[in-house]
Amino acid sequence: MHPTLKNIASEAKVSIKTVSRVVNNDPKVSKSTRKMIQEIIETRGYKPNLIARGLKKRKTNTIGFIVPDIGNPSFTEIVKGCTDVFDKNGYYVFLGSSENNPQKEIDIIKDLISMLIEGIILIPATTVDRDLTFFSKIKCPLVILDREIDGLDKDKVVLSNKKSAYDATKLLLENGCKKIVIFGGLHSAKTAQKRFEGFKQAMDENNLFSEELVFWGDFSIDAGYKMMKEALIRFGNDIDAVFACNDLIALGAINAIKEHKLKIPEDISLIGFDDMFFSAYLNPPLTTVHIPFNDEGAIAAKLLLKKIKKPEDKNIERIIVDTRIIIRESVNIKKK
Amino acid sequence: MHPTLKNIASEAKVSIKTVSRVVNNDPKVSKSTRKMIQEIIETRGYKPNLIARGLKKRKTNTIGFIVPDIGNPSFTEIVKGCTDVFDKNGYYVFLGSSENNPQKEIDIIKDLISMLIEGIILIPATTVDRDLTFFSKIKCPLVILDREIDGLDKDKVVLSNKKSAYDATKLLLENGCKKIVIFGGLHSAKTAQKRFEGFKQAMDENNLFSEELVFWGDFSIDAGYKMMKEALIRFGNDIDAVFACNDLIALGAINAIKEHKLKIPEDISLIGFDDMFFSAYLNPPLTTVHIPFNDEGAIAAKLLLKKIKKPEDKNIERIIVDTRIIIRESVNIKKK
DNA sequence: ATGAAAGCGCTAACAC
DNA sequence: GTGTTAGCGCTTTCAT
Repeated sequence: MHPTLKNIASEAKVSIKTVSRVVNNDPKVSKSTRKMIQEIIETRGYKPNLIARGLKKRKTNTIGFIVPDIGNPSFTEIVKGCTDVFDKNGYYVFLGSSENNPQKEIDIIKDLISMLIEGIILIPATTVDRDLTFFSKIKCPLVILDREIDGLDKDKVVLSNKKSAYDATKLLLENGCKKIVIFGGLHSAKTAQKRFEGFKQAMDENNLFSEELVFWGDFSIDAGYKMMKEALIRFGNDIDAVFACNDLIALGAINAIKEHKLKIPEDISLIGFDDMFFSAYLNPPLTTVHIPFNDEGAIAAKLLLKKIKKPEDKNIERIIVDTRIIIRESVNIKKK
Repeated sequence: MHPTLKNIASEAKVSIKTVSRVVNNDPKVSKSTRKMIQEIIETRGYKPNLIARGLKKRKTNTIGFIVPDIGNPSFTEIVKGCTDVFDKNGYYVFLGSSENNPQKEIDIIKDLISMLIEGIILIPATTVDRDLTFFSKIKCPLVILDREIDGLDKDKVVLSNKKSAYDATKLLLENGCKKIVIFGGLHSAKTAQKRFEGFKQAMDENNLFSEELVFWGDFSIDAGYKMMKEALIRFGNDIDAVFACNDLIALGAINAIKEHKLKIPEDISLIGFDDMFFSAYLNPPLTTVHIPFNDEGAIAAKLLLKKIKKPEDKNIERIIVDTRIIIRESVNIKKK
């Protein structure tokens, strides 16, 4: 099969170690032997066996990244921001998808650890009723990203979800909306809960909150469509606005609203969350909360890298990434 | 650190091999010792070291998947269809992004091979002027996906790009469009070339083709926007229709068209390619060529799996995945 | 049914 | 500068 150090060594009539030295750029090799060995390496197409090296060094230069759903464009952007950083630092990233299934997530983590990866970035599947002991037993560096897990004391990078949702709801309120429904996404996701809390707080301040305004599903176009249909059945044309907990949900809602021959924003205002790449191009262009996904991924990557390099640093960090509202055309702005 | 076979063996006062047997479900272990060992494994939390096993068995249960750009939603869907299949077969997939850079692609392939992965699925970065010797020297199973590489005799799964583009152009032609511009995407991508060929053939049949109708860029929203601006400068309002080589380009074009206060499809008809998840929700809903990305990925995965299991099978396969046109509202359909 | 020993390809420790 | 040896954690003969 592939040539090994041994093969090269015997061909060059030197010891294995000498070849190893030139492979690893150890200066303690004479110029002439180095050159000779390099030529043999070149012609034979020798490449070090990373598995063997990893076993010996206990260092694989690999990290694992687990997302709940690789089809979600926001996660892809995070992944991109993240892998860019690891690439530049000579790390490989092993990407896994938990399909929003906590058990699968645990299985992936176990496998990753068995593969001697050096660290993990995890966007958790669901964030309630999690097996905290499992997570606390994990010894390799672990950064929780985007969705928090209650009571888990690990490094994390999260969004200012509650505040952003509060601000978004305020925008609706300030422009005269009263009956505002919220499409909350996945109930078990901390992001969704935080966004709901922000919404509720703003509504409560105006004595406008009521449980029947709240809908749960998941973060998909389909769910958005269904929740909107449901809301329309429940309230008819009374709805002033909808707060969609991500832009995919908003997209589904748009579709349902159009089916009912209602106009956005004239009949119903709509605000989204995430500012996905297509959101500016919808009909109407979506007013939404912008999340710097790339930065989020890059920040998590840098944090993990730091922990990998200083495993003795037991200091837990919690980094908050800021968001901002992007005003486009799906919310009916009152002229003052 | 982690317990090893040796640790478990000494604790159980048996040989390493016996422990290895229970880990691997070898029946040749007495019930009592098996049970005893299993308990120790459980309490100590033993997990086999996959790196060591891989080194010994020369089998890592891992394959590599290289995409040109992980931010492209169509690639993500392909990845999803693909990983589903590998998951079910107990394989891990290592996802790499070449950033459309052929050299980076080669580097990733080399690394993957050094990691003893068992097969590779590759969506090539660019497909002209490629180093064929490099690819032909690759000994592990390799499936080329979505974009062909000229003159490379490897297993591949591709789309009926030319025919689909021909049909799409015909649709425009049959509905009275004469001046049709094409936004070709990445010139170096075989998919783009094939789509262009289909377009050209249909146009030629009507003596309507001219080089100035052709624009190249890449497969991004941004490129679509720029090409549309360019086309509008070149032809003003004379353009009857645009054929965008993917939906991202179409999205960018929509934006540019709106900026010019032109209406789709009344002033300009627009047809896309890919049928991305958001395309049905654009303004107007995009008429486009549907590609079953999930199937595409799954088919490639199954093909690779087959090759991994039967490495002696040197029979090269070329599987064509069919597409179909989805009529929505961005093309002005003539009433007959 | 169980075990001893060799070795996958590499690096680290310690000679020379 | 260069080489020898041991060993990472596992599986695989081949014994017993």
